[in-house]
Amino acid sequence: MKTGSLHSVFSFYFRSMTTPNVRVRFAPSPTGGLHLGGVRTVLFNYLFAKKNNGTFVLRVEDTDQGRYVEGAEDYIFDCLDWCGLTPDESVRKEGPYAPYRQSERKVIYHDYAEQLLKSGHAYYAFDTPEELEQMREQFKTAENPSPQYDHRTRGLMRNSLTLPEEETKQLLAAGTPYVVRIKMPENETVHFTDMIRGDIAHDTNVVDDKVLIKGDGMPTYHLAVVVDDYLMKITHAFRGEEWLPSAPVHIMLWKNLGWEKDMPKWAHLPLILKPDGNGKLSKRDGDRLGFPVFAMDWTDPRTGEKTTGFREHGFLPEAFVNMLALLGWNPGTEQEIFSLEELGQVFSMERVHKGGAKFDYEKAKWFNQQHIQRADNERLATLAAPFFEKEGIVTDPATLVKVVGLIKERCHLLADFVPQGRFFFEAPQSLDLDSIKGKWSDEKTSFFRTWSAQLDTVEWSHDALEASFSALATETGIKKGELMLPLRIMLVGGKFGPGVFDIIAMIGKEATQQRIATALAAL
RNA sequence: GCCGCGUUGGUCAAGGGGUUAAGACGCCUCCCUUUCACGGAGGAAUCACGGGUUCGAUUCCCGUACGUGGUACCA
Repeated sequence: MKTGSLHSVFSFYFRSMTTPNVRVRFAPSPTGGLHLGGVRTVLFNYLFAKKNNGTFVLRVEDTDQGRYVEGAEDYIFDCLDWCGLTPDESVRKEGPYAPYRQSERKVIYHDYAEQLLKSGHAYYAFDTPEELEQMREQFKTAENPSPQYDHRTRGLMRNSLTLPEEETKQLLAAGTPYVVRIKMPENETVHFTDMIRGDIAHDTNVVDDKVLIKGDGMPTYHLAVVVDDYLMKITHAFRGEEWLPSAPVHIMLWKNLGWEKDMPKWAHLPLILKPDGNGKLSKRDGDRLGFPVFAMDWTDPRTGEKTTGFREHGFLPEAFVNMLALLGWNPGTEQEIFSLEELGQVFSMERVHKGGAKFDYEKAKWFNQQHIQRADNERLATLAAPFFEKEGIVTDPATLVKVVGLIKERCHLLADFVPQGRFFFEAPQSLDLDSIKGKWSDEKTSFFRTWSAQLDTVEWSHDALEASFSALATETGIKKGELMLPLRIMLVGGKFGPGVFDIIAMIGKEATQQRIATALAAL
């Protein structure tokens, strides 16, 4: 009995030491299309969870009612599903920490704001936007172009720190609009360890008293992220590098709320930069340079503006994800092509780069090409079919599977299957006759007439077709090499595509004879 | 301005006191292919700068420059 209880103590200890229940989260705000950088943040969260047998949570950060966009939340879920990065817990699959939408957790935040108010780590501020504006104007100097609401200025503003207690109570009772601000301490250095960057230090004197509860009663990101990460038992918090400057606010909150020992481990991911020049990659850059930035097509319901996505550009989700994984992270080996599953086995936050990475669309297409070569033809045909449809080309599934097999090595995008494969389904609209006109002769014309007629009796297979072609060439004394390019151009229209006899075997006698006749007439 | 974070070929990047400083994309040349592509073989191209420390710095330290992010009742 003694050993039994000892054992259970040990096993509990052991379990909690070696297999902490890893929980990570992605917390997007539903304000529009899902950016490539956002998907990569999801991916790193997801991979870290997979690697550590953890749980991936999706929490909707919809505390800014002014920026809420209809449909954006569904869109985000669709993108994640397409990528195969479906969360374990979310508004669609609730776990033990519901609700997963911050607007529905509003009351929760007030309790904690109250706690901070009571302990003196936060205060009420009644300043109107105009007063804030005025303060910034007043203290603006060449050296300090953007004065903050901080330890230097809070004593000059209308808040519960400067007002008599009675007056604060009266204002509150009268329903005067207010915000709750954190009271940043003076002369302290806030340290934390970032999994990617190591020790990070901030001087509290240069951090402002961030708003915690807004005038409309909603929490800001700063309060909400801390409260929710705590309540949802998040063990590792990964987010973009743009959050680094506000990290000390979050650390202070964890401390002031008395939760420091439960604070997640942080990792601030490097940014994805635009290919030319510098700066964060934006949707605009994609439009300008001709490549997608969002995961999938997105139409802004308010402006009607449509932005195309990687999916609609003809990317395979596994290629998209593979490309993203290698942007800012590498396995330390020479392997570059990974499945999502493989990534989940080898990923580690320590191998994430510190510096931002410029996005290279050419390399992205290479990843896609690599995955197309590895993909199953049936699946490729299914995925490519819509691209043919869009061009008004009628295909049948069985043929398309075969066609896809013949042309896939020429395709970087699913969209490439159309120009590479349309001649299998319809006669070429134009023929590159200029390439053969120069060396054309009546002998060649009669060769093709004869061969076209022979087609009626020849066995319809690649080898038999080629044999009859070669035999007639020998018989007429024309070099086969002189005839191959013309034949190709008659059939496909240009100097590209798989082997000619493969094409003929595929399109059949009627089409072959017809295309030869059409070309002969034009020569 | 201030604060934070960065900086290895054009791009993604490995490496981390002594190396011919990997590999990939792209580019160029050649081979293969009676087309195009795929594939293969080569090639050009890199440690931001200045000081230290050291027998020896691309690597460690300090500066500088440059870039980038933040400096909101946005996330």
